[in-house]
Amino acid sequence: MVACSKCGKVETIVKSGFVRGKQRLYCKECELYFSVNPPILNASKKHHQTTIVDIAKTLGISPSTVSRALNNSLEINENTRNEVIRVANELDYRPNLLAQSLHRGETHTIGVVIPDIQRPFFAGVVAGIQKVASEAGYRVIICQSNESHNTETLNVQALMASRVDGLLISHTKETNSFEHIKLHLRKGIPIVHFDRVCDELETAKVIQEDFEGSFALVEHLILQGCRRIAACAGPEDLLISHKRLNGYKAAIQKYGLPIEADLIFHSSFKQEDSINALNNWLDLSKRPDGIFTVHYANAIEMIMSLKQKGIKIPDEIALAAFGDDLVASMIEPSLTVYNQFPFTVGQEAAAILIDNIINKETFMPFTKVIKGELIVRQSSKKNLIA
Amino acid sequence: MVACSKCGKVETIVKSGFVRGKQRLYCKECELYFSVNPPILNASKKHHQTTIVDIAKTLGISPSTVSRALNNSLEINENTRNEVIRVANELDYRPNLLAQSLHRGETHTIGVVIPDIQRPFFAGVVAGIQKVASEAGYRVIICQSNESHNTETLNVQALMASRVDGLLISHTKETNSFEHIKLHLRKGIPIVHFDRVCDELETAKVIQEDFEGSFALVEHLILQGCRRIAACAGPEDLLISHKRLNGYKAAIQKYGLPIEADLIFHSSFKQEDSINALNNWLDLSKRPDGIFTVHYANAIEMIMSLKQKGIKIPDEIALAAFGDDLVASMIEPSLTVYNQFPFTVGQEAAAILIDNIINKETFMPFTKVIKGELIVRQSSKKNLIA
DNA sequence: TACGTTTTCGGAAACGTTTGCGATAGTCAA
DNA sequence: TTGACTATCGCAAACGTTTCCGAAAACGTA
Repeated sequence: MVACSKCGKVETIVKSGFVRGKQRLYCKECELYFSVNPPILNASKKHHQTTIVDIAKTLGISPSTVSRALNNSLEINENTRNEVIRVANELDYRPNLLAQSLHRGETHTIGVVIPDIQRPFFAGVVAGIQKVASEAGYRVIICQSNESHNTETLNVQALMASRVDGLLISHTKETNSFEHIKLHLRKGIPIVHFDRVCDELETAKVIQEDFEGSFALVEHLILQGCRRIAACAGPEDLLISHKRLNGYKAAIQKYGLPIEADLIFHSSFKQEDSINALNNWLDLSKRPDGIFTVHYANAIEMIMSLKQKGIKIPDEIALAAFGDDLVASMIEPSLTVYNQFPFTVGQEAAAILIDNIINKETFMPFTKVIKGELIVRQSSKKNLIA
Repeated sequence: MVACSKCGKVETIVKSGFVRGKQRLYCKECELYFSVNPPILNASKKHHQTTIVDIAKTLGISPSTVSRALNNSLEINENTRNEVIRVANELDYRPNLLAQSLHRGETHTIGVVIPDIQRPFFAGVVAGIQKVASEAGYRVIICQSNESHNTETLNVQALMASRVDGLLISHTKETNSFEHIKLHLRKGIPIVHFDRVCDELETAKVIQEDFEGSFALVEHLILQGCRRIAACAGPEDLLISHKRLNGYKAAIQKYGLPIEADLIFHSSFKQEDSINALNNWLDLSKRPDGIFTVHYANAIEMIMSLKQKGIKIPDEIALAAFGDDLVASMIEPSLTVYNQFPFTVGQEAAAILIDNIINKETFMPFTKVIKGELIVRQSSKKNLIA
């Protein structure tokens, strides 16, 4: 039935097992194994991106010459270079970055892992990163961890598998082990932390003045006349949460006020949390007269709730929060905040990472602090002192 | 001085030019060209990511066997497979996606080009895209065009050079030629448009109900009693700008009201623009009693300005705008909007693109319309009718 | 003219992976 | 025991690019 692909005889053929679902045959005379190919569908390289070999073939030269022509090599004749460039344009040649990266061992790509792109702070950071990166000729891959440690780990693995040249990361609120980072750090991958950093890793970091900013906000509240200031802190695992809370405590103590456990609440950045905290405070026999939150969104939610309850801001309760945003200035009363300049954070982080990538051997990790700015708005401006 | 690397003689050596900065030599006897190598710095592959070859060497087997073991091939012994997996874990092997992609001709990556990640609408779209993409095993590369046609073109080129499997794009406000897209479309790259689409290209599209939404907003204003409604449209080149303006006109005409050129203004999404437009309208002998804007941000700016001027909203002038956001609900008075559900737009666009990638031959372009939702708030709720 | 020198180009290896094909040792039934 | 068949593995090519090395041709000078 089937003829040998070499001698053409039929009687010498015996079956010889199955390979990948195809019947394999053996010609006893030729001692040749073969299998029947499905009708050769002449693929003819449909929609084939033109490669350096295509150019070489049409010009009758070798691929290495084409490569030299396109890479400003010195060892090439001007005429052939021009010819190559002409044909390259004609065939709309685009170098395959995959092949280039594979060969060079670098991708000119940096990976970014953030909790949530929809938060204006991170969106601003990303915009800053992309500006600096693209100016330096780097591409950017962004991953969202959605505040999940597991997703963060998967993100980092995926980025490393893509062989990014470096990594920018701001951890999730639940990240409290850092093996997934250490692993790659040991392999020498440049990593830069920003915002939600990790103190136990020897990486470069870009942070805000978490302590100083919170201190400034709370001090401002005190100077406006507040004497019982409640604090809505972030998740317990988060370093910046502690730093900001410490700023709060330091300001309280500086003015000889008591630190009351009742007035400190750890939220997980969810809306219910802040509303619950607020209600608890309002139920106290002695209500607070000021509220500080480590995340502006919580303060916004509280303002909405306070307005519904008919509690006057800032007269009965004043508010101040960490982080600026459009809503903070739009809401009535507008919210006093400490602006973190997210775009600058992104720019600095990207610049440091690229420096780390380029000078991999000599780079020494350090921490860059981005100065913020206290923006006083209506939510804290008590007329008695102003 | 220098001995031939083959026969070892010195007297037969002559210089033979320079090659890449190194002296090249020629041994007349051996007829051998060679150059003196710099002292072999035993690089020893520092920080070397373990490859499939490393695993093969430590086990004394071939790389192909390792590959089969790691890829659930059937033609492999269970014992060797387990051995391979054990060593792979021991050496912390991670497959090099670059090499895989180069071989397979697909990267499992999709490119996204948007005007500005800091705009909540696009941030929401991106979040939706990433959700669907990651669930389907695709990575996402995001580029910002910053509303510049040139940057957009560069972005597309960069993504194509990275050999993304498909492209999601929302054009800049100044994009009025589409050669940079057609080029790749002809090569068979799957492309899906969203939001700011292009009618002259045969791609799948995900759009909102631009006409219907605007119609609903304007009709709502009319039903609230407005009779002279001004419109703040977007840039002239933008298709969605026209569609939304047409919705405005249709609603006006349905109720027998006149369309007045004085009341229609094309902004470029800049803040000065909308304030200028507003001032012009206020200077008219007959002021408008309602304002419709195709972008909610313009309406926000106008509300701020109107409040400063002491003009009552909605009694003197009512407002309604396209696109929802947190500020729209926070501002006082809160803004009546048409919500576009950006997250859904992103999800749909990504799903369609991935379908296009997988079923490249059979895929037929179509247009998916994401239904929106009219959200009536204080800026348009006139008590006389409500 | 002749030899040393330079310019320019091609062959082949390498980056890390997958896979078609050939080959071996082992298995099973007659 | 033997011949047919199966299970398992290695070799080598391929993806597209860069680059080392060798070599030929062109050049220059004596």
